[in-house]
Amino acid sequence: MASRLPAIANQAPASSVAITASISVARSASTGRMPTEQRQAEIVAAALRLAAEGSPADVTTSDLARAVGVTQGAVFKHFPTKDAIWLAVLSWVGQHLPRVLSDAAQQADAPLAALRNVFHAHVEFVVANPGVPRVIFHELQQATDSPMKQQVRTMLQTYRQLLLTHLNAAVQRGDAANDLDTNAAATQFVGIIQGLVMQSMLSGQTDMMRADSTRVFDLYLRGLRRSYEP
Amino acid sequence: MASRLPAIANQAPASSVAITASISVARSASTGRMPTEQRQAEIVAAALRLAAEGSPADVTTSDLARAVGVTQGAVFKHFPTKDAIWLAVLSWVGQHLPRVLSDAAQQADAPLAALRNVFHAHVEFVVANPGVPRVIFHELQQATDSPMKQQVRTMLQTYRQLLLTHLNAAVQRGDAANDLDTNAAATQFVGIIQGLVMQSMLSGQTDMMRADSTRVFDLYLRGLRRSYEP
DNA sequence: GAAGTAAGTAATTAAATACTTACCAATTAG
DNA sequence: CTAATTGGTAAGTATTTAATTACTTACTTC
Repeated sequence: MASRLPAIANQAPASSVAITASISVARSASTGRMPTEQRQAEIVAAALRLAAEGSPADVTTSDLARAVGVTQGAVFKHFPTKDAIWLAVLSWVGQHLPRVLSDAAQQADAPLAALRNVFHAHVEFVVANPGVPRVIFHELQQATDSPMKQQVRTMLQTYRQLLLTHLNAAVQRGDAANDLDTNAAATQFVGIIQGLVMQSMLSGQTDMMRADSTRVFDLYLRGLRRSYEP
Repeated sequence: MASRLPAIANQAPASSVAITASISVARSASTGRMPTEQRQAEIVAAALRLAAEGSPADVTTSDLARAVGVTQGAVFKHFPTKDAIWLAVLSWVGQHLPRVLSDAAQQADAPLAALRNVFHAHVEFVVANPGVPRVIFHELQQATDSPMKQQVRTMLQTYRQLLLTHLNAAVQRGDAANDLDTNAAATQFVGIIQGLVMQSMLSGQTDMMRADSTRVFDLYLRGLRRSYEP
């Protein structure tokens, strides 16, 4: 747990400097009263935490209220509807995950190394925030094209773009086969993560995911490599 | 739609011979009255159909009743609880999908060809029954280890076994690298399907899945092949 | 320190929804 | 033919749950 990844549980945002500077907020923390922004963050964190334990569909506003220590009605002082809470959760993911991934990519000196970093960063992110894939799965199942579904779509788009950049660079440098179908490779990359997540959800042990990830990614790399041309 | 796959919609099971042989059943079809077995099958089919359109969590017993043309209360003449319906749905999948897959495998003359057949058979099955992955995703999210979750786990186990058999055979024959991590290859296989399903759920077009599947599987095969040894 | 605003409570409401019960008609069995 | 069984209806009931309302308390500002 020496991870530097943004698990929302121990979230201490940049704005916390300004917040803790104010004595009033510190006092309000003792009385249970909090400024909306802080309470919203708490509720979002609680939503992710509860989603990790069970189905997001079963998380009620009462559950959230209990988790943050207020009454059910108070939740609606900070969010207009329940949907708005899930939207905020996805927004949190949309802000943090891409950052983690691109940071991981930039710490590499070669395209394939960047992909490996992205892969492992993503796995670590999911292990640290097991609620995230559950929420995403849940939204994906909705029939209507809700704002949340759009958010997920946009995130995936961005993700694919990041992958394609490095995949194309790998081809350019000759680290990957020059006839590589980079779009298929991106799809496969996402799918592999997906599959790891699903299997960890089945077993209930997120650690298994971390263990398998290396072996599976090695296999993935083999598919990218230049094929033998006599 | 010339597919011979068991889409539940146009289900005509082997037992239908016995059923249609009975005049009484034919008459009951006109009055809306049906023997339990037949009605159960209808309800299961309706559940899968409705799950394909929206989230399985949002499918109510009233929805099911309306879909098969009876009142809500009548549903409970055929299933003791709502959970029993989903269990029956998973049971249907558990009976048909493995059969489709192993049939596909047996029609091949080489291990890698068998894997390709399995892959495409699975994709076709999902395209024909889009509700299936949704139901499985839904059950996966449940915290408790329900009978349904166990059913899913067993199915995946069987699936992996089928894959491993052919993967090992491929290694044995020299069609795949002899240092291939077959367990990782099985995980990856499942993950790729997973990823295709997810992306088709995002876009709402199941056809996209069929189109991408070939390209993605080709890439998968490259990862299995014997690596270049000078 | 008076006035205004933000964050909280407790109680209530309205809508869904899984499941039940009382009764009825059709099919089947003896 | 009659009696039992089965599949159906119509009308409940109990529970859950998102959202609201009336009111209170804490904090900020002028």
